[in-house]
Amino acid sequence: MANNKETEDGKKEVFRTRSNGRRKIPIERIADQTRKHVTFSKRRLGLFKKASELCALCGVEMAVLTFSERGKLFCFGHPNSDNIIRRYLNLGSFYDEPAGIGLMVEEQNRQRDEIKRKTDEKKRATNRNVVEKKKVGEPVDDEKNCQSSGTNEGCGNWWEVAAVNEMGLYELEQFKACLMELRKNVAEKAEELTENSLMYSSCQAGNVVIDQLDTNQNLSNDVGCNSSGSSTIGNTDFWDNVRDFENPVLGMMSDSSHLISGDDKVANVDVSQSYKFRFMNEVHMMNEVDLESGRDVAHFSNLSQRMGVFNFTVMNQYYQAPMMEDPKGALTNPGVMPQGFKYEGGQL
Amino acid sequence: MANNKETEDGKKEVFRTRSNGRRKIPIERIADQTRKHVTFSKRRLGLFKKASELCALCGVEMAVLTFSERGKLFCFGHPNSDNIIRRYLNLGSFYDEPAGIGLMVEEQNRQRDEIKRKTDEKKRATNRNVVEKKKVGEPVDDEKNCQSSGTNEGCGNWWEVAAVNEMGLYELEQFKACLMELRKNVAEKAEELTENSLMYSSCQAGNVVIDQLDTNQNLSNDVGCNSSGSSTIGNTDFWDNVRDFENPVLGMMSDSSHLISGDDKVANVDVSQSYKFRFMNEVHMMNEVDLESGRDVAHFSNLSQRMGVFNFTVMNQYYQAPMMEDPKGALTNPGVMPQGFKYEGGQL
DNA sequence: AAAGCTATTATTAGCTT
DNA sequence: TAAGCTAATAATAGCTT
Repeated sequence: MANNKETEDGKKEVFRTRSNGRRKIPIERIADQTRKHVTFSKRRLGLFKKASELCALCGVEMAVLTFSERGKLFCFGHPNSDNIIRRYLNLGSFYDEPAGIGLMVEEQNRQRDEIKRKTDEKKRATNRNVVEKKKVGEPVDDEKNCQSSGTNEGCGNWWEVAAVNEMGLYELEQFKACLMELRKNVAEKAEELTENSLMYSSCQAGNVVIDQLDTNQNLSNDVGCNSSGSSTIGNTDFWDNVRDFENPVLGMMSDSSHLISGDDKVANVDVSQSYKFRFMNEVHMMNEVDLESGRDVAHFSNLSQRMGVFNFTVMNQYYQAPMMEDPKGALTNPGVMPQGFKYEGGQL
Repeated sequence: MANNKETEDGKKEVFRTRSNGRRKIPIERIADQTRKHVTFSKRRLGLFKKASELCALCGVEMAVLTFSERGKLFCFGHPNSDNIIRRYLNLGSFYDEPAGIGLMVEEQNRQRDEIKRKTDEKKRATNRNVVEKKKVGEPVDDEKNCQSSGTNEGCGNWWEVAAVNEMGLYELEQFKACLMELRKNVAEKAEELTENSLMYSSCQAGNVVIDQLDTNQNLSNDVGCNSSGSSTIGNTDFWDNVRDFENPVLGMMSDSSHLISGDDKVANVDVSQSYKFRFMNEVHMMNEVDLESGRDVAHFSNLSQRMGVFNFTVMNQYYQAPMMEDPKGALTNPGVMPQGFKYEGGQL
């Protein structure tokens, strides 16, 4: 730079040090690895910038998912990629929906309202029945665990101590109703908080790179992954879709504090051969062998900022654990391990 | 255009008819509806073009999913958006995977190979047992229904006439094994056919618009949606993930010919209140009331070019129907209706 | 609405550091 | 390996049709 300015008197031999400028290239696979990698970096950032501009200018929502040749994922999303994919899948009714099956948005909303009304009705009908005390964990009680947190009416942080895997079907029904209430309140809060927000963040957890762009900020590659906290619900309400699960809620492999904190966390979980795991997160997982115990261990990281349903099948049994958002929009879950899992702590 | 050239002699009053050229605009929500819509159209196309160039130049795979303010979906995908989303979800092990839980690609491939080996072993062990004849549909027979179709070894078009909903668990085990074989052959074919292909197509089915861009062709908005036929399997093999289903395969709501043909189709299906429908397609569905019968009817269109798992829950029963690709890469399915559904024909 | 035009702004290829 | 530079190409805002 200083070099260029000092040589502006016009020496012949420095002529070639000036840039040749952009050149036209054919749109075909770049053979040279280095050149290809540089191009991918530059153009990917350009693409994400254009995507975020389109979101900002036209008020649309979008996700850009890119897998590099080596299988690394880079993605942009507004409000976040999970949300977009959820909407995308909902067009095909990926989630269990009540009667509406891939309806158009307006119709979906109409049906959702009705479902909500029915659910509230049902909940009111059973509202007087207190969930019975069980031996593990503190008892779930309508009053005892209630803490005033924003718009919550009857549900505080009871879910943090709920002994979900000890509940019978009837208790689970109650628990589910409370989760629904929580969800509703959280959804409203989240919608408020993330209105018109475009975030940029970039983080890498193992093989997963998440880029989110905020046009109100300068582009930066090292903004923390969890800085945005944009767990919006959007038009299609995820929690409406998990409302109808029939399988008992038996727990999750991580305690809630990890997910609330908003930082990347790793939980170590024993996994058996018949293990199943499903969700809609960019959660990164790796299978490893614990050298001390010789057992298979799965590492889960980057659990923040996402919501989803975690399903486990262990020894042909089926476990399902809903995640939920706390009033701050962070994620959490009942925090109880399913039987058959050994929770080895949440270091990191 | 001609106008411009003829006025180049420099009349003062035509000066203003020349374009003012591009102007800088602030990156913020465009208030004017018309201007916003035009910008969305132009920039969306520009974005898709950039996305396809990045795919072509760097050999990456990507999907761009955009929801307009009115909830209309526009998407670009290479090789197609389903594939990308599948990979994305697989990073979180959305599908049931054997022991591998969201492993990195190489590890996934290693595990898949082993699973394949085990499956083949198991299939060989039970290969001598012929699926028993049932009363509905033609019997499934190892030899009788075999037709020479490319690399298929033991399986022809038997799946078109298989009375899946009449099978017991044992027969389903056999059927599943045959599907796996078919899948394997199809995967190889599909991989061959779609190597290095970038397609462009745009179609709209109700609320869903699918754009796919082929840089080897001129851009066109009216290329048929099904012209590309790019139902690639890619790195993450979908069929490995549905291999382990425990629920009986009971059928699908559409007959196979619809899906093989490659044209947009509509199937009318009775839906009950406890109906569930899941898949990973851009299938468009609309819920309507049949004026003649007064019953709820779901319209499914744009079923082509995709694969997925269709799940139904009717009256608390659970139905699962795998879709599969025929040797031409088109989609099909066992073509048998689950009990409780009334198939009202496949007009369109 | 949709397509074409063009002066302008925005992106970027190949280079240097 | 990544960041900065710059001439050149590419995209596009506001216009007309």
